[in-house]
Amino acid sequence: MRMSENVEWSAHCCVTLAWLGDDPVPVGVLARFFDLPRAYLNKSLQAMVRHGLMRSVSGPRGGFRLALPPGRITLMDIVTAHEGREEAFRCTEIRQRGEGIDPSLPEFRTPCAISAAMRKAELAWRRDLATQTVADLIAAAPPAAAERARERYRLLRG
Amino acid sequence: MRMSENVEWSAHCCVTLAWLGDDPVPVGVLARFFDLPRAYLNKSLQAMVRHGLMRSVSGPRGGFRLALPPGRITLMDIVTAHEGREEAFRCTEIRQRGEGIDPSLPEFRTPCAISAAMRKAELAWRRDLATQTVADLIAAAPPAAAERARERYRLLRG
DNA sequence: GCCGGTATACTCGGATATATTATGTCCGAGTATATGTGG
DNA sequence: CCACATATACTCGGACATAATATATCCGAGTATACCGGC
Repeated sequence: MRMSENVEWSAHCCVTLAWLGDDPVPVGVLARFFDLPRAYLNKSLQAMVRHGLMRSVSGPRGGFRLALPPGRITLMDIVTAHEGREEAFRCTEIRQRGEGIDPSLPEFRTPCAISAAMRKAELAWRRDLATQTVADLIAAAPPAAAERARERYRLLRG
Repeated sequence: MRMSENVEWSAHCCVTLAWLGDDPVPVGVLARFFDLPRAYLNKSLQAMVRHGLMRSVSGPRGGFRLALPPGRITLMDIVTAHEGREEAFRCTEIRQRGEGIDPSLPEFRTPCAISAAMRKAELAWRRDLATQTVADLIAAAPPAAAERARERYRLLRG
């Protein structure tokens, strides 16, 4: 069970975009910021656009920018954008698929205890993710980081 | 991010083994219990043996049985047996891998805020999983389920 | 000098390959039972 | 009748295929800018 590294990339890009202001930032710059494959990062950020977390602008002076203020983008949003809404654990109801079992038994109307337990744990995870926003990540970063990001941006953009 | 279905299989097998008693149960019976591919389920349960959650016995009258009382096997144990100890989110420290950055900056001694936030959420998930045991799953099942399992066992074993 | 049209360079977007992982299959090693044989 | 050796059938265990997914790449569609010619 491994989360796509696109989540890590997108989270860092969100923080960086917040630091750099509202102007669109090309994906090439972000890729050099973190030494990532440019085309794949582009594709990765498309998922963020599709889920309404970023806005993209084509053409010269184009790029990506945040679609919402940092305080309104949660880690849950970023994870969902890449991993989808489905849970990691997926109950396939094998309990009623075996040999010599009757799937119409009334007890199978209520959800499987294993599924419920897994769901409960995963809900705890999701709830925690939903409490953390990009603004919190910015607040946790060193104070000089924002200015350094803008400095690097000027250098990379040229 | 998708959990291996082996986790679901193993969890159901744990409950069933607890219901059937201490005698080893062949994997062929468990496979027919849930209509699963026998050889693959066998391989799956090997991971449970390696992690000390089940014991296996070779030869006639052999099979799998629980290595611990149901109250001492948690869902966390089962998940870890199949998914390993590593976290789903893995920080690759891209923050210090970019162009024009100095990896020896003192701020990079402290962990990445994104990594910390993800770890915190995942810890909530793990803590919740660790509180749920196989005994709890048994308690949540319908009272008649245990007897029905034994009945099916007699039929399948022949 | 000013305006409009055109070419251009730069961006994102999605269709297309490759690598990695999860899923599924197969056959061999080992062991308890059953069987047959000799005492 | 009993003990022992042997054959047998059944189990797990890990090496070997296949399918699904994540990662990576490539080229086309679209747009703001710069340039150039005409007014």
